[in-house]
Amino acid sequence: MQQVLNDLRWLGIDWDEGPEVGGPNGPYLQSQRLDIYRSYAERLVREGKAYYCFDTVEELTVLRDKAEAAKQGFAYTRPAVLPDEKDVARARAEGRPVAIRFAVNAPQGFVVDDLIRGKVRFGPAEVGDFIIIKSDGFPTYHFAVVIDDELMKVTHVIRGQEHLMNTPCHQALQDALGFRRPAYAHMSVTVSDSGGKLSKRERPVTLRKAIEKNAAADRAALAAAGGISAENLDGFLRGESMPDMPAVDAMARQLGVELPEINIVDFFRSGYIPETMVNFLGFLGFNPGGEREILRREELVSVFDIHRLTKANSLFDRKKLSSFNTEHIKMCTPETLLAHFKMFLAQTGSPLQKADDAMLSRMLHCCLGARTLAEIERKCRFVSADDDAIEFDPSAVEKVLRKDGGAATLPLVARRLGELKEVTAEAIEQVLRGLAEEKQVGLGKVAQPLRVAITGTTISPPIFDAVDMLGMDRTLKRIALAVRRFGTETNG
RNA sequence: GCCCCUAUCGUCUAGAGGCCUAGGACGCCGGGUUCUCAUCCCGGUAACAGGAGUUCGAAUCUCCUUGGGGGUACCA
Repeated sequence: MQQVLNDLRWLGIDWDEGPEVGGPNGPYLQSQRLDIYRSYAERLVREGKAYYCFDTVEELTVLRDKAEAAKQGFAYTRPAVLPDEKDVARARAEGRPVAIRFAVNAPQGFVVDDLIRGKVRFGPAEVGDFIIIKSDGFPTYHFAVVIDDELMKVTHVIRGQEHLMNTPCHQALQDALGFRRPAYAHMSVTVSDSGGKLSKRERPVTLRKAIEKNAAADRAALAAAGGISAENLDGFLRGESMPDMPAVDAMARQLGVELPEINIVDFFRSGYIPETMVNFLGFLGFNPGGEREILRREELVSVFDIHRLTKANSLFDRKKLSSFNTEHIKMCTPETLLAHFKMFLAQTGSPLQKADDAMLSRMLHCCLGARTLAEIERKCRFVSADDDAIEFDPSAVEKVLRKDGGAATLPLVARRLGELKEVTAEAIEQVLRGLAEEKQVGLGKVAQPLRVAITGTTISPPIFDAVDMLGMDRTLKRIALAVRRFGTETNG
């Protein structure tokens, strides 16, 4: 619940009334509305439109199985004589569950007039008497929404297709209570590229597969990372239990596997910006008809039309999502992007948090075209690393510094850079290009060894900016360290 | 089993009987730009699920089949 609220806020979606902001139609939490539901339920019972029932879950299961065996749909059979107060008292004394069931009265069936799908018809036998108050005293979803929609003056109910079949129940209830009927729109479901529907279960399942594949993984360390016991981990691996979200995340990190993003926060942590998510999610199951797809929130709002929601399920395409992110990162104002980046760095605990705004802005500016903020962070992390603790990518060192003899050119590069009076990206560019020309080689022959020396990898922002961001002192220090470490072996 | 929804390139989709030789975007493939990774610029690949109707004419309407999804709860 709290997470949903946080997610909405991150997306920049706010609400006029509801949890946290209050409003004229509260309270907004179902747990605070129990008395309301109960009084309406009692009214229905008094009017003979609902009745108490005492079946156990087991008894109901038997009935359902019987119906299926007979190749029939199941509908609860209403007793010929509705139970009275004495029956309730007796059931309570016997320790039987006491629930309240709504007596559906619709001999001619139901028509749901859906904004997306048109009129959908259901036969009278399709909707049996259903529970409105559970034996624990809480309302079922069906009952609570109907009451809430009426009391909160809801005009449009837009929800997942999985609720289409529930709508006759809701309408029957509205009729019995004398409520008005909101307009309904049942949206298509978003399915995952890994198969079924996009579900929270995908993350733990992916993790389990990763653990199974990686036989060498240290199970004890894994359990410790997730803060769960070895038995719990075993249970999880056997498919008997699911650890909670933080545990799953922690174990994935320990194992070094990437889990598919499902929840909105997952996308935040992966470096997507809210503008992207609003645009992309808005286009899943909706299309304004034009040829433009990259839209700002205000544009999306103005172009939205409930009648243009699509009917068929849509698949969540992460490739397209990341391309949308590239576009939105490019469209952001520098200030907005900086704010997003800082939130991202804080969330992921990046060492780049130490950098000041000017430096971070520069990083963002240099990395326009990146797919995600995570990519930018990775590319620029070298700035915050300790000069003598750079992690060298072995294959980069092997190829650039050793095999191509790059280490041998570093001392000269260092000398020329050291001679610079005024250090700017432009000046650095001049030095390096001049050097390449002098040596009759491509710029790459000079830039790549330098890049590996100061970042440890072959991936970084443009080399001139990279050197400038790092500062000349640290650049020279790193070159010296790299020469000492990788240079002599090449020469001797 | 029963019930409901749904069906255009690999994916998201445009398309409401002739503007369709089916458009766009992402992806993919090829080429160019480039100091790396990206970006960027050119070009290309690729779809109306199948079968019957209706109509002068069908991606568009009807029916059937098949595929996909959902529901079938004292979960939401």
